Amino acid sequence: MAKSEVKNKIRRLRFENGEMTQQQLADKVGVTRQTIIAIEAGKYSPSLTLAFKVARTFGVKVEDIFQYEDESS
Amino acid sequence: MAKSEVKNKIRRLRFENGEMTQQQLADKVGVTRQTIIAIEAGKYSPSLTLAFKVARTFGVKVEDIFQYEDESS
DNA sequence: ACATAAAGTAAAGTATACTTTACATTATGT
DNA sequence: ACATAATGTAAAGTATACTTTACTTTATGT
Repeated sequence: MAKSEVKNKIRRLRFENGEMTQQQLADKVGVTRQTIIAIEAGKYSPSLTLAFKVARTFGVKVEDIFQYEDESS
Repeated sequence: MAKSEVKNKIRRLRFENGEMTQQQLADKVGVTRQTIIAIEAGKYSPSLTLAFKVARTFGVKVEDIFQYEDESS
């Protein structure tokens, strides 16, 4: 299980969906603001559960937010 | 971040895709057999990275394998 | 019945996601 | 210029995903 190979569009979606703030998104998905910051910045990739919650919040599919970037193969 | 709210269809897909064994799947996605067993059994949900790798292996989308079951809302 | 492959259980250790606290920087409005 | 909201950084702690090892049980074939 290698490092963070997952990119995301959270920042973009936050603004396309009514100027949602990091804190508001954090509250909606049940994590802290720090977690949102870290994931937005790509410091680590979220758990699948959190990925689902974020996707649901924006009304899109997981693949529409998170892109898996292959490095090995 | 609550307990495991994510169900999966790995077992079914393993057999629909040429009788793949747990060990073979583990090798393909780069984890141990124990991890496959635990996830198949729903003991915990995978990381997003692993979810992507499993989906890619079976040629389907993340949502086709893993279903998020809401409990709170 | 026997051998072997596949699947399961368990427990201790490591890696990483996530929290908590605290402070610094960058916007935005008046 | 000032106040305040929003974002960022950092570091130590907790929770959970994942590994490693070892042993047990269930399937499959001959």
